[in-house]
Amino acid sequence: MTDKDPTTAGTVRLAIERDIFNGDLAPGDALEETRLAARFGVSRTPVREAITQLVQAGLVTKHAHKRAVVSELDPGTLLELFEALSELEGAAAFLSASRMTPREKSELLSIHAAAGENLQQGGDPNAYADLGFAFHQLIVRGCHNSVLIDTTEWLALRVLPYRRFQVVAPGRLQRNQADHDGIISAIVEGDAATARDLIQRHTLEQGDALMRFIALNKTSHADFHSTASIKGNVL
Amino acid sequence: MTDKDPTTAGTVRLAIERDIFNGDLAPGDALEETRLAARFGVSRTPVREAITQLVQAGLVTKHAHKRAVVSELDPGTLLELFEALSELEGAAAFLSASRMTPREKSELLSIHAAAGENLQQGGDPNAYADLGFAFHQLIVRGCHNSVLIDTTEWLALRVLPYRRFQVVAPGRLQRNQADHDGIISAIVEGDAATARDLIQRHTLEQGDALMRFIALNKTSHADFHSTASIKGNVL
DNA sequence: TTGATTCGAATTGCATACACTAATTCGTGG
DNA sequence: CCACGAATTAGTGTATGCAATTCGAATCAA
Repeated sequence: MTDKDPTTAGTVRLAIERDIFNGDLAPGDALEETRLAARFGVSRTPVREAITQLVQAGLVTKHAHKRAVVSELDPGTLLELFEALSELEGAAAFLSASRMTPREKSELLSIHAAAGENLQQGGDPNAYADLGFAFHQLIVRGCHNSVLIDTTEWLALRVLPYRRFQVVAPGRLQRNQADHDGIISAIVEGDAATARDLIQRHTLEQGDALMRFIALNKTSHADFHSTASIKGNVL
Repeated sequence: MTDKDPTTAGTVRLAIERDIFNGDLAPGDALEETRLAARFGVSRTPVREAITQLVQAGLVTKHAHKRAVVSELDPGTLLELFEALSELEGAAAFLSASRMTPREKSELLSIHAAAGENLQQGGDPNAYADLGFAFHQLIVRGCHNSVLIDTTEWLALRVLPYRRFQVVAPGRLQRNQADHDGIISAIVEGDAATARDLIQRHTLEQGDALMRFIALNKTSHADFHSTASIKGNVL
């Protein structure tokens, strides 16, 4: 059910998810069942189901008899989220160091190389961010434990709406690439303990940076929205 | 919404959860919306919402246009689940070693002592199991990271329907208690690395034992159900 | 007996209608 | 002018009805 669903509720769910990730629905925005139903040309029933799914996915929050809103993460929760995520990614990297197939390792290397080229030639920061995202995802999936993979990606999903708020600090991309460099070496060499340690630190740092940025730019809700135009981001 | 809900759907959800944990609904059993609606004296709508929530919680599996069934975990998935759970509990224990308050530590000690007494006096195995469950839960919650806590308990929830299938192998309880002994020492002394290592190993062993037991007793669906009378369990 | 097939009944998915709750507005009195 | 409260209005929660799909039993063929 969480997968592809030719059912209306599943389609609506994906559409709302898209809106959230695109920024059409920012954290804090309300989800009115009637409006969404009208917008998608369906009844309220599938919309309600979609919302229920999104609530369990952690992307939206809802209290009884009150309308659902896109989950808003305060800096504290965001920090907790990254702390947990760093542990999970660390665990995955630890396992991946010994479980990734040669094919998976080479794929990882090629993505990392592409990211390095993009960086050196001053390419599109968004493209670099996507490559970074793929990098993390490949490492996680390399552990070959679907429960661990699902759990990790489930947490990663919750930070996704905030990627658009990440700012490109000077030298940040270079440091990011250097981190990835160390991580990939450890994995390829099969040094599980080092891989865990490096990626854990790396993810924690990302969280720290994002948290600090959000905390600074969240004086008011209006300001929060206005920063939505900042598209540079790092992963 | 995941919390207390005076809404009908929330009540139904809790009722179904209870049935699953009690064993009235065994893994593989189907959840018919009409029957459940009649049983609880409500319409199908809140039942459907409750099922959707349970699906996202991982306790129930559902495909489009097919009826929902209580999630059935094959040995492979069960192993993956425990592998992931061991990492999460390990991470929590690592943090708890430095974050638990004196009050929390003393509570942990008293529960462990009660379990030891129960064991020495040959008390109720179910009571011992409950104490063991509380032991793990206290350690997890001691990390003071609600995201990590929720994620860990979310995974632990999925194994709960299988607790009733655990068998009391000779000396198993004693070994369990000894494990807990080492874990609690490490935490109280603030030795985070040891705490992580011990609880991780401990949880992995539990998973191994349970997996092996289930794999053995799952020749047919009928056999699977017949073992439901075995109530002795260990946590 | 075993296997595939077809047709009917049972069940799910969605739409609509109603009930109930919570917020907003407007009026009234201080 | 402000505080307070009742009525109106939106919006969620639940029930019911209908269409589409699946499941199972009976049938037939090998």
